[in-house]
Amino acid sequence: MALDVKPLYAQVREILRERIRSGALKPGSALPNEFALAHELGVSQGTVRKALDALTAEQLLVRTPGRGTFVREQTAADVLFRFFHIYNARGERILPDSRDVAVTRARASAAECARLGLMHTARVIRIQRQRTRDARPFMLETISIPADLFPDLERVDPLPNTLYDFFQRAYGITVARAEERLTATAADTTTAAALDVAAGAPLLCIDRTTFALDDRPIEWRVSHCHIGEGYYLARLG
Amino acid sequence: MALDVKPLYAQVREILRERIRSGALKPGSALPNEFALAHELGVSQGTVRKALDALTAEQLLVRTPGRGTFVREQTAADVLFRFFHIYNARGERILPDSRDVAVTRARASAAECARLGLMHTARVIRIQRQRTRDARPFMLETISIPADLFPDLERVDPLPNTLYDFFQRAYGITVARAEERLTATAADTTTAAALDVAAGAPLLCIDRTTFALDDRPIEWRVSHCHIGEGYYLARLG
DNA sequence: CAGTGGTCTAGACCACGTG
DNA sequence: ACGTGGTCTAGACCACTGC
Repeated sequence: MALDVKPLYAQVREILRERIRSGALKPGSALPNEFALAHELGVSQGTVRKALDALTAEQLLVRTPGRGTFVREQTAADVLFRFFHIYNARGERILPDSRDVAVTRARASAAECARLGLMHTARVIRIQRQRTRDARPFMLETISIPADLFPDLERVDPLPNTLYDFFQRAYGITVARAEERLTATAADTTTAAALDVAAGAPLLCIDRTTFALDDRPIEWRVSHCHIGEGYYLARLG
Repeated sequence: MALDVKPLYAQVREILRERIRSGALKPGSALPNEFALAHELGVSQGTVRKALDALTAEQLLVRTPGRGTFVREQTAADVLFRFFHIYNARGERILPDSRDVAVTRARASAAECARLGLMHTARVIRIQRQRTRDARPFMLETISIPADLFPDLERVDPLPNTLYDFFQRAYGITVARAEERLTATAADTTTAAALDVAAGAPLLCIDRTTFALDDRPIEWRVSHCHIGEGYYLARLG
């Protein structure tokens, strides 16, 4: 044990985060007001506020003056804004369509086990999809998801364009953050054919691992992208 | 006028930010303590604290219990941590060397004017450099900087490996943030020769615009990178 | 030891959305 | 009119730094 040296507001923050993670507080539902929470937890209202402000900054809560504090609901628009950073030549965000090419269930590969923290006996669901822009394919994605966490996912047809809001609605799993590793690769022949480019053409490869509220990896996604005059935007600082 | 509707703590934040930008508060120097600032500005200590906390979160200040509040000093290590996100295959951050190939002064091109917000008559300093890793070149950079903001920069020889800490020390200009646009491009023959890869090999292209504290663009940098088994890491969420 | 920032409390007033 | 979060104030105690 030994470690209760964290400040009060941080303890309050963790308690509330755990209530959201466990589903005791559901997306879209209202929290008790600051004074009620303060009384329940035996701290002052200012301490509760500091915790609520921190969780709001983490995108877990939404606060509206006069209305209350609510558990943030993942929406498709929100997911695109947070996790899809590709822009066209005019600096407009690209909002792609997706078409599932294949959804399969299989034993996890070594790479999948490493990325998703799985035992080598675990099973994954693999989704192959093609994203289009102006009805032309520009991006191929291979998505791997632990089958245990998302039972019967492979039977959902069609899968929604944005998965993360669906994860929250259907499985109560909220995406907290992701890491993307970007590289430039040469298109192999099958990828080139699917994207209608020459074999060997340079593609932007986005290798993403996605983490839930408890920081467990819940998705590994590799995208190959023929971005044309567009670009991937990263903000630093 | 009309707009003094911002909360007090935000006004305090802007006042302090402007003092840093203008050089009235120099990097490394200590601020007055919270009570002194509160008295000077006619607000309470809690309001000053909220402003100081916000500026600390923006990396502009450093606070140490028992010591005081200081204007953050840009260091080379800090610059690399914030603005250089390339990792090798083992997940270790790459810390490159740089060698200047050419430093020239010229009238700004149309692209430079657009990126740096310059008049078409303005002049820029262009730096071409080669970055190496284990003594082998893996990255070519072309950097454009408004000549007006950095007088006599072209006479500094050699330029330091990390420019931003030098900008702060030598010119009092602090880098606040940057935007990077990433694409995959095919190596042209000269780039391929310099990086020792085949012509047409896929390169990661990083097109960065850097902004000062007052949000003026102060640098445009295009890097072509043969990243090998490494990657560019972006954190989302 | 004195001074600093970090934390916590308690209470006030306001602007806003809802009914 | 009421309840909410947003802001602001005032003061307390603590841990840490530096002398």
